[in-house]
Amino acid sequence: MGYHHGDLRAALIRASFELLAESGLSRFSVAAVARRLKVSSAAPYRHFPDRAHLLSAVSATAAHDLREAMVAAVARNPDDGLAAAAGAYVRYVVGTGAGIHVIFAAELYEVADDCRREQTRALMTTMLELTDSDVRLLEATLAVAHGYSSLVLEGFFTKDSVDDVAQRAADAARALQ
Amino acid sequence: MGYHHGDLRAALIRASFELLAESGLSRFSVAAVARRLKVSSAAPYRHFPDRAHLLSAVSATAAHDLREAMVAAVARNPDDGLAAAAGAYVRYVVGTGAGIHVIFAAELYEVADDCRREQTRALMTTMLELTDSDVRLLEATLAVAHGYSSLVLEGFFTKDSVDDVAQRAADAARALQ
DNA sequence: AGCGGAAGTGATAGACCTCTTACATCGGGG
DNA sequence: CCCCGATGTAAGAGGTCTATCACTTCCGCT
Repeated sequence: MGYHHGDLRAALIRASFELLAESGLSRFSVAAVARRLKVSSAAPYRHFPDRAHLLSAVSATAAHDLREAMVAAVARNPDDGLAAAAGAYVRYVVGTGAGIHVIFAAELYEVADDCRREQTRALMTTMLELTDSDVRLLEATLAVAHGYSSLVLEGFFTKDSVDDVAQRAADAARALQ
Repeated sequence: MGYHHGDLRAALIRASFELLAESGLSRFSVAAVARRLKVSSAAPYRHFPDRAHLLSAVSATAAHDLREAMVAAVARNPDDGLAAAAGAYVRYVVGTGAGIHVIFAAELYEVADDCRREQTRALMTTMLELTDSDVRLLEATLAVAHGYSSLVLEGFFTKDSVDDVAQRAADAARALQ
């Protein structure tokens, strides 16, 4: 653990997730991520040209992991896939702080990042398959899942466990079909 | 329009809404609001002790106006009240940028502001009445309405009009009952 | 008329952020 | 074995933000 870190790039993405989970997108800063990793505030710029590209990499990772979480949830519950996916969304977003507001953040639209584009496209494709390409149903399910996640993140459900809320989100998603 | 503004306090709240609608909570700043009104950056502090209290006043106004918009929507559509209220939520939030993430923002929890407390309580009471005190149904409806609003604000529905999205949110809310 | 307080102003301290630049360190290939 | 490029650092320019302070302006009241 000397002068060189080993894999600072990956560590930056991981630490960014921690920061997002703790403080949300509004408090996110490159400097804070660097502090958390005990590297200088210039170090991140060796790996990402600017803040937006770091966030873009976070977005790509989140899109990838969220997709995996949804696919796994569907596999565990094949006859109730969409609801299971909604529940997985809530668990992922509440755990990481990275939902569609990070993955599809408007401030990232101008960032050229093929990796991110590919991951978000794969996520969309998977979600479309889950809804049999019914865009309206996809929207509604996303709205439910993201709405519940937001309520948790804003402190509405301090008494409820994440799993309880995820279950209720899944129930709501089922009701929409 | 001389040295004194007339009613800077109200103007600050109004300008804060404009800023929220344009740039969201993360870009909100007291200085930016002052710039927009062409007053010095110290002027807002004559009317609010700090940034949190200005946001708290915005929250109170938003809670009040959102409640009015919901009540009016219910009155126009008495036999489908909850869905109408969900549609009104989407229209209000997309128009003003001030939804539950502003009204119930976690960063305001420690601000002592009786006016805000009263308005948010009245809003909650109204929403509880709409759902016959079914807290689960209230949560689900809020999640749908806020989820659709978030999707709009993140740029998902650039091709759709707000009214269209509000209609779909109302449909989804109806499906939950 | 003129005075007192409410509501502006400019200047500024102090914190933090983004991103750059010049320099230091280290590990791996020739 | 040594050098070079990748990856780190310290320092700082330039920006924004919050909040304060002393000062000014103007309105309303006596």
